[in-house]
Amino acid sequence: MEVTVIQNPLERLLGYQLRRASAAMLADLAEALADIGLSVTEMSVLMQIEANSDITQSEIGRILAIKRANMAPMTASLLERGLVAREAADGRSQALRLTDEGRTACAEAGRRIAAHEAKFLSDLVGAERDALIALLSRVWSGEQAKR
Amino acid sequence: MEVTVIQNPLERLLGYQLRRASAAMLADLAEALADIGLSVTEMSVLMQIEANSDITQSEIGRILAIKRANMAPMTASLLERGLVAREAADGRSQALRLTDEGRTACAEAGRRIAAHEAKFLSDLVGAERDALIALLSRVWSGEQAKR
DNA sequence: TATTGTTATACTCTATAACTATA
DNA sequence: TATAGTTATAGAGTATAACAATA
Repeated sequence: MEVTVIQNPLERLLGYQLRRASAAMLADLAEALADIGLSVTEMSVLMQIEANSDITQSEIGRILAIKRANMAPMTASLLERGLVAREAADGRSQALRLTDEGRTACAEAGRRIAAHEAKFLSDLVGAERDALIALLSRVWSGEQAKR
Repeated sequence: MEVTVIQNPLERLLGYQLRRASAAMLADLAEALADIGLSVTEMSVLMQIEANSDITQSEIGRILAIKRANMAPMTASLLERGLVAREAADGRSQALRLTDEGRTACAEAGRRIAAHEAKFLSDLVGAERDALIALLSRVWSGEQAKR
């Protein structure tokens, strides 16, 4: 009897493993945030504002690698939904802050993120987890150096 | 003097590190393959055919998590460009094989991938590299179990 | 002049739905 | 009926270019 075993030549590549692992976590997180009406990117933006009050949308874009042009409609949507407020700062800059509603959404998102992360890290001990994250950080250290 | 240190609260999350590391490698690989006219996805498909002659496009889609509907135009393009040939197999299935030109492109892509991977893995010793890839594989083991 | 924010637009990926052909 | 392949299409996400407002 003849058996053809299908093998995937990409499996030993770091880039491939990163892509698949990243996509799997992204899909799970998107699902976890869906019913509070936040996309993963929107949640990321809210968390930047929470941690850095009065940050500008351009700065958030630089941190998260989102182009200025793409930050505009996202910021507009968060303002319109009452999650974020802004006021004039320097030049054309607008300082962003969370509203009470934004803080509430952020807190709920934080709990869901913690559960989501725990699900994927459950069989790693703390040291392995830290080592993995440190290794990943080195993978894109070139990007980080640009800032 | 007042200094505001901007900090990124996402930095300690596995999901975030995966996304950034994956995006960095993907962009680098896309650039490395650009002048041989292959996208990263096209290269991935060619390598599946090289490693598994007479595979069908549906099977490739299952391995790489590409929907059948999205495999169709990609296969058509690879056929049209003379990189892949096909012949009727079972039912509506079409067995795919690399042409000589496809094999040549695949070999060149393989060399570029090796250089690209080495660039990102250069400061990891072999054991670290293997451990990292094994850890990543566990991150999306849920997806793999579905196959 | 350099930076911020905005608009328009295009391209790639990805997703669903509907259809045909074959076992 | 289940599977393979195709087509059309819609939605993200991301890219560039051009413009106005401000230091």
